[in-house]
Amino acid sequence: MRKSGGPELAALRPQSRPEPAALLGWYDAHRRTLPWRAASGAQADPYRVWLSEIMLQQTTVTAVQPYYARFLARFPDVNSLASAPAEAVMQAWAGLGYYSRARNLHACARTVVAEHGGRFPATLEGLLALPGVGPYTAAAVGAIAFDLPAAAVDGNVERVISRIYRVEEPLPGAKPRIRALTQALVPARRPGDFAQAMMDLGAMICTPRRPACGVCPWMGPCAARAAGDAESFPRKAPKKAVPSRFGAAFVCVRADGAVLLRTRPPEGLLGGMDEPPGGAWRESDAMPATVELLQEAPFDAPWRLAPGGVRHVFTHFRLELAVFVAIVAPDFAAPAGIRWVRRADLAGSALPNVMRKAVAHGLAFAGGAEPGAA
DNA sequence: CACGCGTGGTC
DNA sequence: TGACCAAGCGT
Repeated sequence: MRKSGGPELAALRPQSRPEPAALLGWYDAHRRTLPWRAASGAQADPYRVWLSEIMLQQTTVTAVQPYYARFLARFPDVNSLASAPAEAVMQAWAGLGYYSRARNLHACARTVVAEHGGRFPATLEGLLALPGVGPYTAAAVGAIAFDLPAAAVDGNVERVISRIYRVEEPLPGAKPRIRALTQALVPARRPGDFAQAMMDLGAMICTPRRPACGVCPWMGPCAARAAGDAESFPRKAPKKAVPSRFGAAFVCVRADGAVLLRTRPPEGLLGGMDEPPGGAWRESDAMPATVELLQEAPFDAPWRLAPGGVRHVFTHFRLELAVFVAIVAPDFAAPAGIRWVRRADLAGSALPNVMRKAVAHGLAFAGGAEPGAA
């Protein structure tokens, strides 16, 4: 150890300059092999880089992998994505979450085709102007696909940099400072590898808990490592408690197994995604009485409460859904704005996971309760 | 600029 | 099991 961790160890004062070469050397030896990454030294495809970066926003590599493979097989280039119907894009995204990303992805592909001749702009300003592309994604695509010396600052980089410099200011206020500190490290050569190396370092070594400082290529310059408090960075503003909301889902099943679904409005929570009809969600401490929930039924049918219900956690609230089931005759007409979806077509619908759970819960009850009833 | 916006894994 | 986390963006 070279220094004590006393208060004289000020923030923004690393042990020494973190050398990009040391990080790149580590990256060449230990980089992860990921399906959207070009082989070492090979040129990356902007479409694939962009697609992966959008999918990876606030989403783990593990969750993205199968979606990326399916999505790329179905939409192999920006032209095929741009010409696809919105429903096909939403269906391919269903289950991945943050559905505005899918809407913006589609809009972005159409913009690239309509306004840029099918090629992604090769400047930060051009990229930043695209729907769904913010400062991070513009820098990542710019650096990885176009060799621009841009600082791609994501959660990994915020963690790495805040530890090296022991940035005391909590996020998100510290973002501008961290961005500047990162930009000062971006090398003129291999800026794309530098961006990916920073992310690999954050994912493999400089992890949120129990960072592997002993094998870190930047352990020398890291001020938090010297102070022994790396795990306490980055500082973060306290979060608000998440409230609970309660509501009802109405799963109407036809004798042949078809289910009534509707599509949510394009904006807002689960925008543009499918769902069984449901009532308003109320913020409360407990589930409202059954008779009260039943008043929100979208149409008249022999509704029965399926025991158990569905729990789901969103970013900013917890949801508990009571599930009502009705089994109706083969000639039951779909009300306006609602459509019959055959059982075999459910998998191909744009049901977000919470609604997939609600439908499954209702079908399980219907199947066990009154098979074939009309 | 604070908030809205999904989901699954981890401890 | 609740709290936190994971390659942010739009408003």
